[in-house]
Amino acid sequence: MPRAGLDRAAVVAAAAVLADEVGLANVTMGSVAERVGVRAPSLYKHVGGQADITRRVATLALTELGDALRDALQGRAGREALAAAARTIRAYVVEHPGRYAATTVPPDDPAAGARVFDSLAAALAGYRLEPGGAVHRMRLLRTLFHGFALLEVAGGFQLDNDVDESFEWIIGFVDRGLRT
Amino acid sequence: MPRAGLDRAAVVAAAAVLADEVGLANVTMGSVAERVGVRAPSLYKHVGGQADITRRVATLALTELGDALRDALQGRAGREALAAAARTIRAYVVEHPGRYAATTVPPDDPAAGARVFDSLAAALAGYRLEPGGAVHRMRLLRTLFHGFALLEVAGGFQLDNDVDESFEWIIGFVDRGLRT
DNA sequence: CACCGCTGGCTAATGGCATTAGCTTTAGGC
DNA sequence: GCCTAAAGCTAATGCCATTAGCCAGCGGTG
Repeated sequence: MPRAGLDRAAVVAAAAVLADEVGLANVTMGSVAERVGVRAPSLYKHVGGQADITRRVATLALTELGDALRDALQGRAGREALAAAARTIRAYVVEHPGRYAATTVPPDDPAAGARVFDSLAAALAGYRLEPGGAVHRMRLLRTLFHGFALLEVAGGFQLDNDVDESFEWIIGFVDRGLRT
Repeated sequence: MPRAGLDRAAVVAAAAVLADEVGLANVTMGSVAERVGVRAPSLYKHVGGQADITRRVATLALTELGDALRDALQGRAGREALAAAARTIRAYVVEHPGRYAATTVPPDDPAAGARVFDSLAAALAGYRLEPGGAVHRMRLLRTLFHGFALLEVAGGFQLDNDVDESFEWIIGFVDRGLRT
């Protein structure tokens, strides 16, 4: 039997792809194993089990999202930065719903989440804001982005034709609120 | 063997209690059956299966939430109504996280969700708003309430001491935005 | 009061899943 | 050219949902 030349990253990557394709709940050890050309028990040589895979997918997602945010926020400030951050997160979640769903569990590496957090903070830096309430503003953003993303991928908006418009409207609403 | 005198509502109610106690994901046919004093296969005489139970718990949750909102909004308008709706939803989710988690699947009875939706619309009725954009405003509220609830029950806010304060701050932010 | 059929309970069986145990073989360092 | 650690395998365990098929209690009818 020829070796598959597998490693931990390959297993996690396969699980992430599968999660996007069939939903995180349908990512089974068997399906991940099949994807990488191996039998299910062999995966335990590389990862701790299903929960471990999910935590690592969460870390992967937060890392990718953090990178995307950093890129998107280059050279932008104020409303431009806010809108760029919002659109980047939304695009990521729509494109990678399974990975993003994994982020509801504590990630393997907390630093990955911290980078996302920092980028969000950077998006707010261009506004002239009183120092108190920074925590509240961050929570407003996280709440909005997280809530919108989950409602959208869950099909929670009935008429889905003008979801784009609602999204841009909400960005405008927040921007106006932050500037007064 | 004495009969348990079970019916559909009793099974769904037991599942809802269990979901709040151990999390929706840990609600198993066996645990529900044990809770009502019966073996697992007997449940199939009353419900269609696990997915059916989840859909019915979703309906139960939306019905309860709709009733709570209707009560809370009696005689309130404007900021008072907005704040009451927000606090009611948050309180419900904190007290019944498992039931609320079930609402991410389409409920058994769509009318239950519609009543929640109508109450939210009523909470906005006291603001003097241009007619266009009603859909966007509703989506803003749903996004915020849903996002905040999920982040809070998932432990997504690190320093959880002043989450109350952030919540009230966000209500104030939205209220201000709606009045301009 | 006896019976009869429906209904709600049961046990047993099936198939999928995650995980563990223990074996075998590969591949690389000496 | 060997020898060990790692990477794969099969087999087995135990939990879960679901289905099949059996049996008993209960409400109604004679």
